[in-house]
Amino acid sequence: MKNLPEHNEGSSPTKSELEILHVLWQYGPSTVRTVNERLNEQREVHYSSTLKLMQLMETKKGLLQRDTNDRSHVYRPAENPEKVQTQVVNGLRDLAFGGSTSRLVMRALGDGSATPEELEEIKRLIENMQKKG
Amino acid sequence: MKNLPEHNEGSSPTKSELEILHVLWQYGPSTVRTVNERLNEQREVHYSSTLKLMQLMETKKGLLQRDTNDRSHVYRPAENPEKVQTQVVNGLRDLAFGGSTSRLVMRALGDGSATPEELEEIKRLIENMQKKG
DNA sequence: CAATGTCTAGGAAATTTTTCGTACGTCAAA
DNA sequence: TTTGACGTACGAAAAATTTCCTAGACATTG
Repeated sequence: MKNLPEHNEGSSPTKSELEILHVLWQYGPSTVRTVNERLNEQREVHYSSTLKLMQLMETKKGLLQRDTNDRSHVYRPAENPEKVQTQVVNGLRDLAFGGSTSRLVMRALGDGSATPEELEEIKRLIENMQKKG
Repeated sequence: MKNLPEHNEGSSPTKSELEILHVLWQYGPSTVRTVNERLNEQREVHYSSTLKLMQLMETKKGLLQRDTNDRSHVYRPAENPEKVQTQVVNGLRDLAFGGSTSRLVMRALGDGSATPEELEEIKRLIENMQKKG
């Protein structure tokens, strides 16, 4: 006998959920329609698919909250971006890099897709962290 | 009508696939039994589950290759770690950080889980990249 | 009012990912 | 030669994720 399927209350967002969160992080609290329009700039998704996903993220996963005052509900992330982003990055770090932050970061930087400005920004961040130690 | 289901030849490895790849990256070419033992240090998985996954990774995804000379086949990653790791990191970067490497890296470093040695290592990497332009 | 458009809600199905049972072959020890 | 350990192959099913269809509520327009 298997365990009952659990509702992933505290678990990491899925791929599609991350897409949605990313839109909300960018544009702030939004209606389903707005989110769906942003998603459709990338790929085709039906309105009801986005709606369903956002509803699940609200009721089952606790990833979103919504304001139901207006007829079209306004959704916002339940957690701040920092927490969720840290969670997913650390998830990948543990999964694919044996827990090593530096190996993950080196891979992120290693393919040369970071701009000079980004490199400088990261260097400053590191130097700040080193000062505070 | 939907498109036919595709076999994700070039797509990113899934969670479980990454676990397996990580074992192979760590220990080098291994039999299913060995990989399964490593996985079971983390969580319970049946031998046949691991076998099935590794078979799919070989035949359908091209993620692994195997040597069938011995009765117990020896699997190894088809691509070098660099390529796959870059792929998954960039995937997360695009998905959750709007394509910004620096924001991803800052999140990875931001929770303080990197050691001083790691910070120093990353800083040197950046400085090297800056020299070479 | 009727037609039209927008919205939520919910069910169901399609798809992907993961897990496992079982058949069957090989090999070595008893 | 029988038994048991160990191996692959493969089908099927469970679980997780994603997608979409449709009903019904509500508002706006003609």
